[in-house]
Amino acid sequence: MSQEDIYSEYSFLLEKTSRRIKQYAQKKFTEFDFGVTVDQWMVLKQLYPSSNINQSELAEITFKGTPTLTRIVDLLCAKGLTERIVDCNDRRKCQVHLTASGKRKVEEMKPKVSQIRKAAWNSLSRDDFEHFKHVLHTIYQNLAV
Amino acid sequence: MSQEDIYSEYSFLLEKTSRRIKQYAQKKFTEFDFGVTVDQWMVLKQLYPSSNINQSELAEITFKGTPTLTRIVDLLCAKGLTERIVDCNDRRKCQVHLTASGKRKVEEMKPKVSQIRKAAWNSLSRDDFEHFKHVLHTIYQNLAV
DNA sequence: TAGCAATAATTATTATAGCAATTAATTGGG
DNA sequence: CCCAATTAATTGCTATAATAATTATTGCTA
Repeated sequence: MSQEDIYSEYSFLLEKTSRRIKQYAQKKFTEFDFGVTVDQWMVLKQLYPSSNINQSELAEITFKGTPTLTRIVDLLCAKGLTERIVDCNDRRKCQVHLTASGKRKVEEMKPKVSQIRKAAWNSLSRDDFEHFKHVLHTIYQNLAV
Repeated sequence: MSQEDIYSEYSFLLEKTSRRIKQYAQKKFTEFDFGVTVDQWMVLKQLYPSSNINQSELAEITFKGTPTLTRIVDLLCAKGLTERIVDCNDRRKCQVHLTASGKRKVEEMKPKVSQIRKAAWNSLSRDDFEHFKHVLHTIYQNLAV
């Protein structure tokens, strides 16, 4: 393997780890019978306890594209967890709100998700975290648009 | 934000970074007109210069599921870059080989991909890399099946 | 050796990622 | 005020991720 290819290896290891974290979380979500996917949860939790956020802003915050976000909101609405409300001041925009059922869902899931997320980071020190965060932010900046 | 939620934040930052790395690579792949996706490349490069690897093994190495791998190989074969050869000793298995065209494609891409991959890791030190690798491996182990 | 379990690959289905194009609504300049 | 450019959301399309089910083949064992 050429010396240059170590960067391909790092990229691959990073992707594998990220995917494993999501696989683990999704497995637990299924075991707990949450009835939503990890990605749907990422959107759902932004709306709690309430918010006047529209879909473009939601897409930005969750690092998703607007087409993907449209479809996730479709699914969340179909499950009765959210509803779309057209912005009175700009009828192009859709506010997304939690329903009462959606609010209960978030309250039920929140502490459990925190526990699930914790598992990945066992036996890592505060120093590890800081260093890790520094590297990720650096990469993120290096590739900034 | 509860203290527990820092782990959700780390997970999110990791996923965002991983996705940005792939977005950047795919953008460059398109600019260079490679004619394959980043994921197709991940499979293709395993076959160079030659190999007697079957699809299950390829899936394992590339951290993909066998259904995904089947479809990627379908696409690579449709592009004339690979071909399937049934294993004479076990007719359930498919060896995947590079065609002459596939071999040239890998040779053309390899150095350019190395350069592309390098961009993410600018201004990071050897110590950063080692520390980072340690954290990723620890997470990977923590979530081992 | 007949039959059953295990394995490799594929197919089907649902969800997400990303790009391009479309629709509807708004804004700004002449 | 009208039209062109912009913006928000949606739709269509292809590719990847993941699970479940199916098919074909092989291996094991009673």
